[in-house]
Amino acid sequence: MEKRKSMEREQESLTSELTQGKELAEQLMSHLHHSSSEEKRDFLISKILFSYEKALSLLTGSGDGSDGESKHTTARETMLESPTSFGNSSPLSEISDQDCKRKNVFKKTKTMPSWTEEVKVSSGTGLDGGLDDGYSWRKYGQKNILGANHPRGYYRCTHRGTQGCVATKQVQKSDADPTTFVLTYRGVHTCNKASQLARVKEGLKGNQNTTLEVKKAKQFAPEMSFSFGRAGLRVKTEHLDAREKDIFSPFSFPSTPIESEKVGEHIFCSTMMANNLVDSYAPIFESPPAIFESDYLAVSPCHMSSFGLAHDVQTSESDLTEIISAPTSVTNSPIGDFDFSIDDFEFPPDCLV
DNA sequence: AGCATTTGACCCGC
DNA sequence: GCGGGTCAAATGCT
Repeated sequence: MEKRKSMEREQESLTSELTQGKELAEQLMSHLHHSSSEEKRDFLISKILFSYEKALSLLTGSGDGSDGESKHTTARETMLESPTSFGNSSPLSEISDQDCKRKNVFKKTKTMPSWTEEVKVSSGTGLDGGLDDGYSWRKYGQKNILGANHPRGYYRCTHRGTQGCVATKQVQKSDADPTTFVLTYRGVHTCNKASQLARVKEGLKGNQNTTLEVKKAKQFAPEMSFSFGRAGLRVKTEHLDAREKDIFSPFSFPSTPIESEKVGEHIFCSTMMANNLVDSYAPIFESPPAIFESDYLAVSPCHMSSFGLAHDVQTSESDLTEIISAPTSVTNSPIGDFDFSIDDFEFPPDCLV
């Protein structure tokens, strides 16, 4: 029974990987026709290879991709680990369910890609515990960390049980600055939410002027308000190749309640960042307000002023640090018609980034 | 009732 | 042995 389920999951995963590979190949084809940058094409090729590698690893029964973990395993390679193969898909796993689970967990956390964000929020934003990044997290633990004044919270994706999403994050208040939260992300979302976000990105790319409806606004708590200053949006990506930028992008759409008229902008910002980080930093908006470069992405402050999001992403080989500053002034934005609701979209579950 | 959070215990790597 | 990360029972919330 269990075995059958696990086989079905593997098959699903395999199908998903192959489908993804096909879609990527199609994307590549279209990029060839549109004379896109070499980097972009190279990136797509990598992604395709990656998909097939993953599919092969599922087929060959190696199952847990973390098994052949060599000393040279790169962060990207650890992505091979499939959530569906995580667990008892192997016939050898009869010994002790609990033991295996635990061992896998630790092996997993060690090899999973991770990146860190520093999120600065002004008091009263109701964002304690970390800026909502669009995914639904479930807290599963909290620990006092040696030398740290504040405990560290451990969160995992809500869809871990249902969809085997292995993404986790840690949230810790900074000692130096209590208004700053350090978020450490581990693993990559493989849940539907991730694909939804990906599809939203695609949709936005296809129709930049799309006007959507805000539904999230109803979630606002009265005392909640994002207080962003005048700083522009900045995304800096260094020491990281396109693939890693893609993989480690922590951005997605906010489900966090924020002021209704700001939702569109928030998503707008997040979308641009997600698009550029996840989609190999190719310009989505070909004209201002967004100006993108391959290694330094910036958005004109005048267009972002109301949002006032200063965003820095600094990356190293396997870490990605990002700082979101949220000062206290709020001004109105010219980008008012970018209304939007994720709820309005319906996406197939097999459409992952 | 179902889901989320809390918290002490447990396990693993160093 | 210690510290970090996770589990799972108890508890709280909607």
